[in-house]
Amino acid sequence: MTSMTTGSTSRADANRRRILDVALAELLRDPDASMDQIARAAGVVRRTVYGHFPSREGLISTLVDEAVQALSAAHSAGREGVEDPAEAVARSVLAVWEIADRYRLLVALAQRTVTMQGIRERLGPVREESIGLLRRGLDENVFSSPLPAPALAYVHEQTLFAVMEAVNDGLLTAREAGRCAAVTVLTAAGVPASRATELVAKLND
Amino acid sequence: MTSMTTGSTSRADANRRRILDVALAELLRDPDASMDQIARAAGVVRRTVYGHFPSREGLISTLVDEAVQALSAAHSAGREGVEDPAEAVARSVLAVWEIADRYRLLVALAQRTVTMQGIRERLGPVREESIGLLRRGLDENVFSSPLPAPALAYVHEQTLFAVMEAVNDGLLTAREAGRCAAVTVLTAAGVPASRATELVAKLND
DNA sequence: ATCGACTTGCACAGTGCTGTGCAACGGGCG
DNA sequence: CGCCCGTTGCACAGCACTGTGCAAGTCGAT
Repeated sequence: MTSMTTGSTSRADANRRRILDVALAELLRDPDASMDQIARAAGVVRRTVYGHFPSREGLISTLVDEAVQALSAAHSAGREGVEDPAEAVARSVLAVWEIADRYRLLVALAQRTVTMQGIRERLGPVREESIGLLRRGLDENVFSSPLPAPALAYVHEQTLFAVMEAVNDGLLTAREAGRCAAVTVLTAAGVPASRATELVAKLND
Repeated sequence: MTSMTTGSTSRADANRRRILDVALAELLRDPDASMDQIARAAGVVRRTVYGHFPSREGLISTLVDEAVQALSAAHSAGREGVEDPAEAVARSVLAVWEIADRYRLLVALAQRTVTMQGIRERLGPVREESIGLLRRGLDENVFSSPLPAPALAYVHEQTLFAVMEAVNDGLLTAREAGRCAAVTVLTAAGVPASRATELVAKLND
């Protein structure tokens, strides 16, 4: 064991990685993409994919796990000990945006009724955090909405999806999209537009 | 031709109608529902469905056409000659809500990448109206958002979806959801929460 | 060079769905 | 009654995809 990676192993790992990446993109385009489509897109034969993942579901599961993990990390990052709910939300949105762009797969898959349950479950903790944050903001009258916190969390999520879609369609550059998403989420929560803009600008300096 | 509907014909029509209704519900639960699932749920044999619709795609197409038509009608209803963009948006949301609840299928199907294209196309005119309305509001400074009008239209749509989901999950009653949706859409567009609440309340008297 | 791993190409069984054909059945309507 | 239309049940071909088995190939590492 001279080195921890033999040549062929590292090559195999690279393949595995590429399969995952390409599967992400391919499933984003078509949630029903077959193993063959994915394999070919990854420049590999179908059989090889089965060499790395036991089944289609196993592949997707790995994908979702990675995405949820990254999302979860980003979501709680950078808003430790922030007392203002509005600022916390803004920071969270900006942090999530960084990686959400890559993991837009969640957007596509989350909508698929069947798979949705699984994602919902795993995403539960993140959502709970969001709800708590939103509830605090509503209690402190920083936010203002006729919706209860959990419903507002849905709006929060869907707003992010909407902005992502806008980016996909070229209506926005990915660069400015993060700030826009943050501002929009805040205003949807009832924060005055001027204050939201100001706050996000300050965070983004 | 004593009457315009012979007995068997009216029976057939009723079947056709029921198949459509049940297909709506079934596809809502599972966008991949097979013809057999749909037929059985409608208390009919698969073969019978093919007697009414040429193919699965034909069935869905009919469904989408109906939904889009109803949606389109509701969208433009009741906001003729309304000068205030905010009020027009509020009226539109309230009107759409009435039927959108029934046609939640669009929500499920609209997310399916393959079918989405078709829906997007047919929904184009409606979306264009929305965009025009939003743009006017932005120009007149009634609305305030960092997003261009088309992107704001996405947010508009997704917000409706989010509120529908909240209703599905029992977080909101369908009764109050309409008003909540309207208020949330307006605040997301940058209308001050107080003014949005007030405006919607006035419309809903 | 030779070993070991990853990969390839092919073949195969199994499954589930679609769309169609056809004979039989049933119930209103003339 | 007997006609017609819709409905039923069954059977069938076709297709696309999944997951597996196996022999042969490839390429880096030892």
